[in-house]
Amino acid sequence: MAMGRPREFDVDKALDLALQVFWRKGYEGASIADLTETMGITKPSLYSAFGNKEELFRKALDRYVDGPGGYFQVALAKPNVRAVAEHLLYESAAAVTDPDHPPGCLAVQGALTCGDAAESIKQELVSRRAKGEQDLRERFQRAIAEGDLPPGSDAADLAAYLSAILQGMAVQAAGGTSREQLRKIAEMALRTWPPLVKARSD
Amino acid sequence: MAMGRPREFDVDKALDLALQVFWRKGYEGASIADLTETMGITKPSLYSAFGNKEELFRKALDRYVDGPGGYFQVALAKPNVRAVAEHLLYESAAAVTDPDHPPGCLAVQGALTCGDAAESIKQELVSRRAKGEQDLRERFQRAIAEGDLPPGSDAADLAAYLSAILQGMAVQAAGGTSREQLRKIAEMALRTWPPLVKARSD
DNA sequence: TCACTTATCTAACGATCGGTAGGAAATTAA
DNA sequence: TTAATTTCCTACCGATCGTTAGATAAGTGA
Repeated sequence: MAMGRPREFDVDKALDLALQVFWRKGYEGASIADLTETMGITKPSLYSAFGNKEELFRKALDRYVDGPGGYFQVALAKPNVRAVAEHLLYESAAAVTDPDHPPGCLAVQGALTCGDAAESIKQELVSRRAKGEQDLRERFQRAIAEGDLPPGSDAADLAAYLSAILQGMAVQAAGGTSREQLRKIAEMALRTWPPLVKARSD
Repeated sequence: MAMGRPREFDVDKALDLALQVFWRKGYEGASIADLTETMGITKPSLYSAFGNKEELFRKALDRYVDGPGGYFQVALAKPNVRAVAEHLLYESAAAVTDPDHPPGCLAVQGALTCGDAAESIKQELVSRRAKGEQDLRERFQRAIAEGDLPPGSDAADLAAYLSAILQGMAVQAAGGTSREQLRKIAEMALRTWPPLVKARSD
């Protein structure tokens, strides 16, 4: 059987370049012209290889989660909640200010709000963030079972709290806040981590 | 002198309606057609009364800061840092989930990322957020001078930390997180507020 | 060499983008 | 009534949006 003309560009490299554009400009702010220009391919090549803008974004998002966003899963594998929080906060501070990538977090700034056409992308990102928080919650539940956290701890609240700090750091990074500044926020959060209810003494 | 034909719509009401649209869809996601439809006016009326899309957004942003976002300045006027933080966290949880408005915070989700055309709007929002953090920092500096915070406290770090939590809550709200959930985050942050360095005992 | 398959490109599609010209309508002052 | 002023609406502007048709080029298998 015939194999056809071989592709002249590297799909994964092109996807990485698309990721940079979406990361910097968001889903709506990134035009097809922006993407093709950065990716070094023509529009028909983009559509042939990736489907359409929405599919391209989802593929870039998968690549983001497995690549620059991979520190999240690494953090979950740490042996105790202290190490989980430290890794999450410091690696996040590093990731959202990595000079090799646009500032901020794609899952936060990819489509925090949007027009009607991008609604499903926004929902996808909402789901991804929720999934991250859920993973964190399950990790903390395990820690309670292991005795790493006191029995009365609320894993869900701790996960929501830590997620909020991480997302807040991502917002600040998107606005140009420096890595040093974010590390101070991380350090401050770790001073009182985990923020547990004090045992009542009566 | 002649006064001309009177305007048939209320400029402030139209501005409030425009604010709702920008709040829900962001600067880029809100089209002129979206805006005129919601505002109940035609395009030439919009341009005649508000200049252009960018000016309209800036005016809506001013209205946001003085209206739904007014709790921020109220918080700064509280008599001590405890009250400031409590008001900021709880009122923010309420504001970003107010059923009378779109979820989230306009200053965060109006243009966290964008295409080239909206870059100046993004910068405007970066400046506004930075101004809020600066106000908070100055408030904490005052608290140090007043003895409300220990002499060694870092007002800048405390302001950055609290800002991050507030912005993180705004991100969560934009994704549909409930008011109750956000109140739990606020409560958790307040458990350990302010997160100061422990005095060394050597 | 020839059919087959797939990628390449130029050029265009209809829809929507933000923004405006130009004239009718409504008001006030004379 | 008339002139002056301002808002109103319809219709349109050029540019860009995401997307695709259609022809050509480059490879494989027979």
